[in-house]
Amino acid sequence: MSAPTMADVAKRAGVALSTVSHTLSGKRPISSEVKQRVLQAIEDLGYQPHALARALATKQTRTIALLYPSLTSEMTEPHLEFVSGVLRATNLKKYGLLLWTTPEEDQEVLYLLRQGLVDGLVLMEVRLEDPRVQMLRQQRYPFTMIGHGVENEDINFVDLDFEYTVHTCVDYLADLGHRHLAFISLSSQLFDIGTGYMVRSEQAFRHALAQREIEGVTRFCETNAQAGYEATQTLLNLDPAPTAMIVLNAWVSGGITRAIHDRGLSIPADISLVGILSPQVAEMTVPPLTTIDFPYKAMGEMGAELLLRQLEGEVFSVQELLKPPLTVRHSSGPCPP
Amino acid sequence: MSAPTMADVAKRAGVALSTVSHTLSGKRPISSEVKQRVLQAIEDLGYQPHALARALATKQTRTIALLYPSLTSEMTEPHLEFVSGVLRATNLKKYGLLLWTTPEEDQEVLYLLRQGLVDGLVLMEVRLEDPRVQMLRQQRYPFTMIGHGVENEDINFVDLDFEYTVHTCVDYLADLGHRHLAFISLSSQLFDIGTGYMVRSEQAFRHALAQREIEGVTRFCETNAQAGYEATQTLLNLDPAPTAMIVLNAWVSGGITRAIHDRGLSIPADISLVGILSPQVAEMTVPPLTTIDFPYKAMGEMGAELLLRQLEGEVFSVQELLKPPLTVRHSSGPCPP
DNA sequence: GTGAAAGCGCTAACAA
DNA sequence: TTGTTAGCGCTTTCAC
Repeated sequence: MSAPTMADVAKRAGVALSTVSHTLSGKRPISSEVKQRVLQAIEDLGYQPHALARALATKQTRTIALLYPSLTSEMTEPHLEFVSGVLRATNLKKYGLLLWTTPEEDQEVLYLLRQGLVDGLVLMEVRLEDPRVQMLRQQRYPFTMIGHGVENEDINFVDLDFEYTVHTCVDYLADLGHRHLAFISLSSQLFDIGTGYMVRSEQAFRHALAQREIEGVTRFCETNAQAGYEATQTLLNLDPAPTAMIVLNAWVSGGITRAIHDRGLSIPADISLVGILSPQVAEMTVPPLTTIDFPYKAMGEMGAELLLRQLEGEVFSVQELLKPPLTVRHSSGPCPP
Repeated sequence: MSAPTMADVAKRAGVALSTVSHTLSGKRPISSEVKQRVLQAIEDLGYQPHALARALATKQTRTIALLYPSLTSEMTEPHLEFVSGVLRATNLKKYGLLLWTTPEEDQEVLYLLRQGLVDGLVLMEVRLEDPRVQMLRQQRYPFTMIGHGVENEDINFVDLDFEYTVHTCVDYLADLGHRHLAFISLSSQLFDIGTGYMVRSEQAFRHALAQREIEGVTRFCETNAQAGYEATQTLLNLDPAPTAMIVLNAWVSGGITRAIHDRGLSIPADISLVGILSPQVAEMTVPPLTTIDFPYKAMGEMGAELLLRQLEGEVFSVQELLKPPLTVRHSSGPCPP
């Protein structure tokens, strides 16, 4: 026997179907006598409203989707902490979270929405010119972004301020006397498709170097320790070799420190390291890394929260660029003579 | 104007609603002439089937839920790999994935199901006597587990064989001459509620020690580097202090190695470390850790795949206890004299 | 305050 | 081979 429906409740309470619906929603006054009977019947039957049917009737699912292309990709390991943050926000407001990975074709985004499964979505890995954004905007579909593109009018988003972040790192190292830097970024694939933060951080690096009139080289790098190890080796072979590295790639920090050690060099005496990554990762290496703390979780939470507020009809504009402070741990120091 | 419905398509193609439905599902023969017209109309209108409505009619959502209690708690990154694996399986079969965190009360599990939002679920952090399992089983609701309880009849699951895993670690270290071991586990809270792998690994540790007639001590530990640092300090203060540690807690490996270094000791000369964690984590520390590779992703994938096969009506029984090999890296060596 | 009935967009008998 | 129609379980207008 299947689960009881509203009709069952109505029959048992001896009232009309609509009365049951209204006692539940409170959208119209119900005499307390009837209300009692209905609630009793609900209790007796162990009735649970069927969210799906409700969604069909109201066109609201109370579920949002997180669009996170690299979540299943082989190439790039995702920053899963984002998901954790998003969940925090959805839980708080009793929303469901549907995880969605990369549409083969960007059109598929639309497809997802049309299905009626979700009320809105949070976009990750936003590209500078993101076709998904075009579609969504054109369809006036509710969405927010973790990240941002070139043109973001009327879109609420949260992102790390990579301009600020990278400049801060470069300035910090330059002030310590370093004149040859390296920037270890993520997979070049992400860069090639124009992912916002990849392009911005690279540009910011070039910019900052020019401003301080120092040298620097960028290395794109797959998200595994081995790749980091190799990248570091080739960097150390350069002449002049960098005396400091800025690393955005959380998965390779182990490979980098290892390559440095294997070379007989030490951190920070010979080489300084500054990360743009989470404190957890920073604390995993020896020595713990000086970083700009990448607030993955907080960003996930904010991105989702913005969406939920939109869905609740609130009208507002938030385009937040976070500027977390530099936390000096033990991987950075003055340039060796 | 809202999205076109099947009725719109039918009208435009000059056929009945059901004809459209059937051309789409292929559940009854359609003359190719009519099929053409229908497909044309669909194309013209840019029609997309409404998954929600379909789900209500068929009682199948093609979505599963992952029940992962601690997903929003502090402990995160390494274990989130499970999610990534689950997604791989669901993507493959074109299922959706709904993420669900801890029900306040275990009854809530049922609530979720009754809503009709998902076809089945994958349970994580299974306790030895798990009330969720009771309910689900009693309701004959489709589910699989990543983990397992005391009694698992007729339930398909995948789990790491902690018995084997811990024994392997202990034997390996004992063979290297170590006589005083430490086992660094996860939060005692998980242990206290009877989470299967927590209890099993602890028991296995005691067991293995007894078998080899050596000493050992267990430390439960929160999932942050600082906690690992402190736990290690107190361990090193013991007399006799352990000469080798087995670590299940992926978040603290950095703290452990740091505490050891700060003490002026070195790995593996003075202290050996063996992890039960993913290669990624193993490669993050200096030196890279000898581990039994915890196949988070593969387990996620298998757990979900089992469920999907069940949902597709396949009848089978799989209760897989994985025994990944020990990978010797550079954190383990003979006991110092 | 309460009830009856018309949808939400689709599937699946049942007819023809 | 195709059309008609009755649901799926709920919300919501409209009448009483």
